[in-house]
Amino acid sequence: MTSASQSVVPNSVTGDVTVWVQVLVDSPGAQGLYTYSVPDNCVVRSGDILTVPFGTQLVGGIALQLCDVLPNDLDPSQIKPIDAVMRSAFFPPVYWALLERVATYYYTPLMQVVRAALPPRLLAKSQRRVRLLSADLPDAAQLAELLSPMGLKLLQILQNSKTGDYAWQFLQRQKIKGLAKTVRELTKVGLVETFFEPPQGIRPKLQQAVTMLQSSPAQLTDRQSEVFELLRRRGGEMWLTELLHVSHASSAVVKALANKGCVTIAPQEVLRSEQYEVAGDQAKLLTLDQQAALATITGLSGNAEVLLHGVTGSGKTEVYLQAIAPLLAQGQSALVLVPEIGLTPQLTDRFRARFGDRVCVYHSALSDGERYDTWRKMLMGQPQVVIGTRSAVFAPLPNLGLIVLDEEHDSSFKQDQPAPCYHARMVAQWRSELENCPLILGSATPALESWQHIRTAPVPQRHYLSLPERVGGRAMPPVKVVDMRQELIGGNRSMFSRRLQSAIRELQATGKQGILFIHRRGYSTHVSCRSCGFVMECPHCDVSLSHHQTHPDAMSILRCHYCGYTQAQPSRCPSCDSTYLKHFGSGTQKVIQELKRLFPELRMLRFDSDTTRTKGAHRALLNQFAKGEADLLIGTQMLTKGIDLPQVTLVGIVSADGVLHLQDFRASERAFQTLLQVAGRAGRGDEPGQVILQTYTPEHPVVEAVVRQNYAEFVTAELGLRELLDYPPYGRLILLRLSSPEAEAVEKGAEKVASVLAADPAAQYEILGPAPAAITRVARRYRWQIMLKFPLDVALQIPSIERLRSVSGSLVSLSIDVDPMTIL
DNA sequence: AGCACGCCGACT
DNA sequence: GTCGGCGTGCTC
Repeated sequence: MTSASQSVVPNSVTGDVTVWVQVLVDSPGAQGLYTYSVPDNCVVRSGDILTVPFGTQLVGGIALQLCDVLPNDLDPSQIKPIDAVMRSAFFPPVYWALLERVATYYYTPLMQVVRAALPPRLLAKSQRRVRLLSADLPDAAQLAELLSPMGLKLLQILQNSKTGDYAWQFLQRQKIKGLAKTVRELTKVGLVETFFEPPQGIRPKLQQAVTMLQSSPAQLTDRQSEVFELLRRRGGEMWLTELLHVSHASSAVVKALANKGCVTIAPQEVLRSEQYEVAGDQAKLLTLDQQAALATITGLSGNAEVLLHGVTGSGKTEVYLQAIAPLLAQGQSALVLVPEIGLTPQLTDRFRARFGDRVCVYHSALSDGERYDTWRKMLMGQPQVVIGTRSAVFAPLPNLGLIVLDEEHDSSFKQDQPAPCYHARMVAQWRSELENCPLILGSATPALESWQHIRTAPVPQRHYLSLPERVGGRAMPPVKVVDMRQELIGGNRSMFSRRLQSAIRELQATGKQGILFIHRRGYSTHVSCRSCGFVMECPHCDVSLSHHQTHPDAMSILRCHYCGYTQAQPSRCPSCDSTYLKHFGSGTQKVIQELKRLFPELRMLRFDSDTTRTKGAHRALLNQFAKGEADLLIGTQMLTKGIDLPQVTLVGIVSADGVLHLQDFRASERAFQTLLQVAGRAGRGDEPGQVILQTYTPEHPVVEAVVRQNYAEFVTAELGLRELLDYPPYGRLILLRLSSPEAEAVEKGAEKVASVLAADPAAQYEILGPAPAAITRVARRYRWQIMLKFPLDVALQIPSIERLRSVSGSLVSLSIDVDPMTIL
């Protein structure tokens, strides 16, 4: 790849040198690079975002390479000039190496990786439109003779348009047979023309700014000189709205100043960014462990990888903050990746309190304009800290000095949905190599992969740093297991053990706060008929519907958690017409209803994806709870993600069994991580905490490991099991997912793909399957999968995707997931 | 994505 | 015989 700084002298200057540019074209079927010429009047540099003609349309593209000789298999007459340069230098130089690595490793076309990396809507394509040329047409009889019936119809449609033009796509919907031919016919006789409307992409936001021109103004009125003086004191440049607001002057005064040549009023770009307010903050005193960790981190030079393994409440964030502070002072930037930004308002607040407006957030919940502006701000080159979710791993930070991946074990760093389904940890590792900077992986419960990666290959540039104790000498909360079988024998049929009930009662009495963890959201897991056993199922997926009820007198809703299908709960069983439809399992809503019955005085807040759907809802709920407006916070997995609430003394796990019994080779690891993270929410303040874990299987190894809170012990046992089966981190996996609306088509397609895989002479993998996915049908599509298991020491090489797609059948879609996190 | 080219069924 | 169906392949 050429360097992005390579520039080109316009043709008009050198005369004889024709410049060609190789463009990565954004069109579904585009293969490889396409060569275009650069018109005399424009300058193209590699990294520019362009619009280029491609077939009959204008599409987005990225200038990759410039060359002065044409590739010899191309005839100059085939070459078209580029249409326009949309943005200049949108990619830092090391960037291409990163994107290409992602594309290769995850078997994804480079353009798709570019799309995932860039802020959205930058590569919009131009819309083709047809416009009526002359207002005064020949009379009807003449036209009828001149044109075909279709031509007349098209003409009539265009005459009905207010603007005299229509989008090509609109005309296609008007049932004109052979639209292209008809348009050509009308174009020939000079009645219409086609044109391209430039893409309505993201544009910089402009605002009127007032700039001072001369310091000794001409004759001014009192009001005018007052405003002028204010502007001078404020540095000679202000937003017009701000100036008017501060000076209480009318716009006429400013206009008069402009007329007298004292100031100019002109639109200027404003960078859109989230509004926030936080108090200042200073570095905290570090524990000895923190000091040691910080010393190692600040002593690193060049590429290095650090696993910062700190128990919950051990102060990892403070280490990050103090590691980043000196970098900023030296003019370097830092990138902090977190699982879900909405879930960690506290982390963002702390960074902002420490570093002020040098902190930017970047995640998919920002508006397109905000993302675009944040990106532009990074390209402008000021050292800064970016906090973002997985897509921020591509943020074009200037002079990157450190990458932090917080809660690195979290599964939301990898998604299996749109390609490339990259793992942010993997990309962060590559990026730290390319930028030659350190990477810190932080977690209380590191992923087995990370643990193994750092611990077993003790090369100088990899460090394991441990923070085994909480700050302030606080103890880890004891975990008490309650055997729910014994509760049942003892005559307690409630979902809360006597121990948990008395702990909640005590909370109320002492005015302390607690957290209750429930594995499922909604009201109950499924609804079934007591008399015939019929289970309410989703009509589009092979799953049972969940029962939801927002408040006691609201209507009962059944919802599919896979495709979003909802229906009202029927009053009678659709199968046997009996009225005994019963709810099984307990979600957050049912737990709350039950608690209200047992503790009428208890103040509760629900914290799950139903109550936190709106923007800022996380922060609002957490603030309410922090202010003591509730005794108990009841929620799902969300509670595990970096919430720091010092006043919480009790954590109740209503049932650990829901997380324990998932059939996936990573199930134990995830269950252990989740339970330990939840437990870690207790006792973070001055008051000691306790955890009550309810389960029907207290002898389960994961439960025992959580009780001992011994990560190393759990990991050692778990690694042993993985090694037996060559599962990660002792082997590597590629999962091929196939789906189709036709049940037979997927099965056949999967078998054909598997036979091609088996016949590959270069195969270094073991093939598992094909097998139907655990939930075979989702959103009316049948799903099958094939797993490939590779030994550690070989490259993840498989036959070409095009080949596999071609044998899988036309109705079948095939996607590839390298290093899958979920294989269900 | 669009559009052209190309090879098989129901119509003037 | 042809109009038109949409299967395959290409766009610098």
